[in-house]
Amino acid sequence: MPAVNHPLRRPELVRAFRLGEIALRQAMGGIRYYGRHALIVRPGEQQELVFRLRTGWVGRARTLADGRNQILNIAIPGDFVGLHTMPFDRSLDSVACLTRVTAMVIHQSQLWELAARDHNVSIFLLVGLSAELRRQDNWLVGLGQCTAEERLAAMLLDLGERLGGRGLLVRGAFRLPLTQQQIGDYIGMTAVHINRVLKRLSGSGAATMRRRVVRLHDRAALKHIAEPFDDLWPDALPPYE
Amino acid sequence: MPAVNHPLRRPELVRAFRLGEIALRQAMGGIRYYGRHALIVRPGEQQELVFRLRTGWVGRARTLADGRNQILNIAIPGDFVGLHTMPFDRSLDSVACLTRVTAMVIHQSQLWELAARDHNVSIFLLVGLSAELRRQDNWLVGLGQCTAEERLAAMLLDLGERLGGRGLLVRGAFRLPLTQQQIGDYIGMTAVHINRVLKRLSGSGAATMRRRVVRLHDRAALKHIAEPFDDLWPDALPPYE
DNA sequence: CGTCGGCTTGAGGGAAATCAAACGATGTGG
DNA sequence: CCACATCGTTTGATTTCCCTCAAGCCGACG
Repeated sequence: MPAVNHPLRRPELVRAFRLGEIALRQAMGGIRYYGRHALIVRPGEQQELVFRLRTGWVGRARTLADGRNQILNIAIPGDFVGLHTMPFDRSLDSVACLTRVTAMVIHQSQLWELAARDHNVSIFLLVGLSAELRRQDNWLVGLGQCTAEERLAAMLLDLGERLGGRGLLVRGAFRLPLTQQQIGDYIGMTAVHINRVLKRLSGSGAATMRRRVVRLHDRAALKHIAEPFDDLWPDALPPYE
Repeated sequence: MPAVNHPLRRPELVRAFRLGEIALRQAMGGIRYYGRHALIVRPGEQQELVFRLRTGWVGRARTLADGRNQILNIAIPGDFVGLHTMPFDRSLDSVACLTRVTAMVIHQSQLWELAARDHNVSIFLLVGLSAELRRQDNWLVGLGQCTAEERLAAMLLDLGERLGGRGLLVRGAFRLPLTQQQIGDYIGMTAVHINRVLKRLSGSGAATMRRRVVRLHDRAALKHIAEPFDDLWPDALPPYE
């Protein structure tokens, strides 16, 4: 159903994107299973596979020589992992499983061939990369300009939206498989400070997180905190299925 | 000449990338001229054109409702502008000229058609988007983890490298058409603090900036400051011509 | 020559980091 | 099943980096 306010530009583009997704899905033969904390891409190494998550979460990160760590992306079921590394000789990122994971995989070489044969797949890849770029730009705004509260609220909202779009929210709640340290690595602050901000958020009744379970009690309040940063997200990805 | 340590994965990919670049260059018919401060893309509007800069610099930015501003990208001659917006209905970014600009342009619809006809062009776009994503990831690490000095040093080095690669460095010096306020908007700090850090950098003899002219006196020192952040950049873009 | 935008410099304050310690949960081996 | 070790969370005290506010300065330009 070609939605009225679809974020994609033209109807034929929407169509090609969908067809490309289907073709790609059919080409992704293998399923792989990984344990929690499994490292599925090592920095500096060649990356042969492109993944699409069926269940479980993974994080993509960079670690600096002195130990500082920045999580660049959190992928949830439905997301692709590794598209942007395809053209390059080796990955700069590390990718680790945050939970047990099952993923469809395809070899990069196969994916290139498929894209050469089927232009819809190329379009799918172009759209996917553009959307990911837009997401990263959004986070750049957050890290560059926003306060701790704004960033945390925006992160919770963003995850809520994405999970909701895939039917993975249970009455505004979801399991967030990240330590507070990792949340800090994602939004650029200390674990200690994450903890304090989290407490402020729950104090105001906007959202709580206990035992790794996030509850979005008052999304309007969260949006108000994350404002005006929050306008940026709505488009994000076009629906995947 | 397929370099030994080319950042691109396979020789045939390098070849397709180059052919795609040539095809695209030939298809970019029109030249446009813009004055300093001209706004060539307005946020929220449809963006019909994709640009490739011949001379001059442009900045891509997001402005929040309360006035905070984040510059997401600084494009120099040779760079493309607007690729990542192609699939979407409208742009979230604003794009403004930092100097007088001359740019080759192509309509997005034409570019889509070209990519459909010539798979090398698709590859060129895929590689370009992937490289840009990698750059944004690098900046995310900087904004999330690095100190003011590290970020500023990294920015100067990055610009130096990119300009050098295009023959736009004059003995380690270049004109940087940004106010200190804008530098701050780019690397996420106040103009006042930019000024102080700049002074520290020139005090240590690493680099100076006077009257908008940046001189990279001691790149080793800059690299040392920007370390280990700085390892991330070398790949960046494959050479454009 | 005066005005204006941008740069420079100082003083003070605030957000988040750091350091440190206690507490709680989860899991393991005896 | 308890004892203990480990990892993560929570809380407090202190420090630091960077922001804010404010004023003076300098160069560009009308």
